[in-house]
Amino acid sequence: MSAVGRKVRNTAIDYRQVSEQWNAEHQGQRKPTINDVAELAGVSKKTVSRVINNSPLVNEETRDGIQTVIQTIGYQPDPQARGLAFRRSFLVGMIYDNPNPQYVVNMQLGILDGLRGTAYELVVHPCDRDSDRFIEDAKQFVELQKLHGVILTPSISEDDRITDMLREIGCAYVRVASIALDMEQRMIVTNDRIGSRAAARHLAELGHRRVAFIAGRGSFRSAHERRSGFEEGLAEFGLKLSPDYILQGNYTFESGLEQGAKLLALDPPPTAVFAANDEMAAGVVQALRIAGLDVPESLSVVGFDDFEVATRIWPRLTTVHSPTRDIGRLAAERLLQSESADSEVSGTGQTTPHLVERESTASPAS
Amino acid sequence: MSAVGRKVRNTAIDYRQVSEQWNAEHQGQRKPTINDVAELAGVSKKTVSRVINNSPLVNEETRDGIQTVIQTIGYQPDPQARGLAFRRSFLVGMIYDNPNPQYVVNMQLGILDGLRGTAYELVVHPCDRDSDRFIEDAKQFVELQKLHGVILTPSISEDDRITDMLREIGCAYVRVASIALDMEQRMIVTNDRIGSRAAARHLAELGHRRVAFIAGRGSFRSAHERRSGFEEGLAEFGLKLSPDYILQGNYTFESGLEQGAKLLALDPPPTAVFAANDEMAAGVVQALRIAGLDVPESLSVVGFDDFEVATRIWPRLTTVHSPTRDIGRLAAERLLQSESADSEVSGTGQTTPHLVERESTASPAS
DNA sequence: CCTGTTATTGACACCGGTGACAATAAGTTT
DNA sequence: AAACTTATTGTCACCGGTGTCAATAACAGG
Repeated sequence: MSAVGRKVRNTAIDYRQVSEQWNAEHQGQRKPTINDVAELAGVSKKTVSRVINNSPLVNEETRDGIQTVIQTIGYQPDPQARGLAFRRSFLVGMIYDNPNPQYVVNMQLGILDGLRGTAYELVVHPCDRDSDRFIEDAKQFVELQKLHGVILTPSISEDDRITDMLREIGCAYVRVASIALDMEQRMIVTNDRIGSRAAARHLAELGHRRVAFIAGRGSFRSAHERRSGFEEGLAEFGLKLSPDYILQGNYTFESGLEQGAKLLALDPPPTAVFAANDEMAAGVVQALRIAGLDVPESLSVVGFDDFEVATRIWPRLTTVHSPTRDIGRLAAERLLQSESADSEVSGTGQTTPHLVERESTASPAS
Repeated sequence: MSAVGRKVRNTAIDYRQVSEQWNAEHQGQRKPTINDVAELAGVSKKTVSRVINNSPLVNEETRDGIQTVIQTIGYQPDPQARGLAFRRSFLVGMIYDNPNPQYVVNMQLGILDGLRGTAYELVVHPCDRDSDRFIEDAKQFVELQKLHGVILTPSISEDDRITDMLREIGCAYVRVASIALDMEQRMIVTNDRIGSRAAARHLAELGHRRVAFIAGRGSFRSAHERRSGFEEGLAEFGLKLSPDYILQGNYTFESGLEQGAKLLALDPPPTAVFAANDEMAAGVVQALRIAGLDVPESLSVVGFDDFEVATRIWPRLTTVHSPTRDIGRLAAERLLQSESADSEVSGTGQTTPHLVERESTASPAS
């Protein structure tokens, strides 16, 4: 290994030393760029670019040297410049319309969990599904920011208009929903049905026979899933949900309050009720409270979601816990997967909720 | 006005027609760039750039023509390219550690309100103030994304380490806090003190004389403000907060539960209590409920924040409402102001909370 | 030794904008 | 009329990366 060959790289470069000298000279005056790295390593910027992008077309020694320089001077590629060249950004969007703050925040935290350690950042984009410009708005947002991809959460994730638009402009996406609405690599399924089944079993096992259900907003997939799951669970015990005992709510606390009041007027009254979410369950509890009745003595109440409200009211709600944060993480991971070479989607893309027993349920007084 | 002059612009260009033809030819195949606009308008891209950036150095007719082209072909400057040239991005960061989902979401909505119609987008960055890497993390985030600016909310907004870091790297910021901690153009003040005063007045006017206070986490500015304001309000009625009646909470529901229990053991018991936030107030209500006592009959309870929990529990909380969303909007507006020429900061930068009376307060029994 | 192949690297243009400064034309001054 | 201003516009390099394709060297085969 002669060190004199014309085109032979000077194998004697001490990358670390060279880089440390650079550090000393520039004392963090400016962030190093790819050009600095190239110069220090004695290669072209294109080669550095190859290293950054894990190209296999780089000699191992060269790669090591460049990596040493990168480490030492603390070089980080500029996402903006990279994005400009790639014609896309390193931003992930979360487009949502779910009004529940806890859901939103947990989902954000989960997505950020999934993004941690990557070059991606999260841009949030709440929207109003009822607005006639919302598709246009979203398109504008995605195109202008050249988003790497977006994560859609209920209920907007159930709207094909938005996914059609995204496919049309070639933007990757992952939908979070209670049933599989799309190809596997584009879905994270929350399996509300299984959770609701557990709620039904719990009530049946406590001995309830006259059981009511307060449905969620009909236009939401989860409303159907939660109802179906509940009916399935009851069926396992030979119980049927009588039509009289099915009340229509819309997922709000107020609707729970209303339907809770109606519940009390039923004859014979149910001994238990499953509300399709905690907000409505809390409404039912408050309705009883206003009527001077106690939960669970007069009525057992089960919710769904296990949001904060479930533990803030008294009695605390027995409810179905859904791992929102994990769901967010899975969604982000799946979104980033779509770019990596592993054509196979890893992980199940399914999450399973579970029942949390608290004080709002008990055996019927009989 | 000869149309033959050598360097005279062809005044006969019909910008609209030319642009519509472009539209027809390209049928949305790709987004138009500044080069397209320049070509269609028959000017250099630099001149288009001037129009985009509202430079006064452009002839009015030229500007109109370019604007027509821009309108017609729907050109929008690429934020990434612009950012690269400007050495900064069109992203605003929200750095926060407040764990309350409703606060976070409302703040985000408010910031987005303030950003609407601008080229800016919001990137969220929750963090852990106790982590020893959190400053470093934040710095990394801000520098890598070259953020236009960041909005800091409590309690992290009270931490000078982060603002020092931001000033050092030359990043604009706006702090949201309960008192003025910084220069006017960098502050939005929430005036918790005034809100707490209102809470005190309310209780005093109802006839309460033995009044207790559950303090928030001592390291939060708001905890001091809320306490001081409350004491000031009481003082207006010649009342003093006895040391025995000051209990130390930490803003969590659990601490409210604990301190609520302690409250009951006081002799003589207070007839009313002001908890420094709704979570603790809800805890107090639950503590009474567990002890078999009624609110407000046994004890009037006032909270602070007017988050959802205030209306989900029974009785619903009398509390102090803070306009979180407006605060977010103001913060965003102030952040963007700092760049515009108007050296004077407009708007007050102050928001005032107000009392919302509900069922958790009443005159004392006696 | 000549030629084809593979491995590695670099040159150069380009992504879509902006900054610095020069160039041009028209109007003003002397 | 020459020289100076002012208003307006363009040229060219650059921001910090990547894509395309050519160049080079080392190696294998004939």
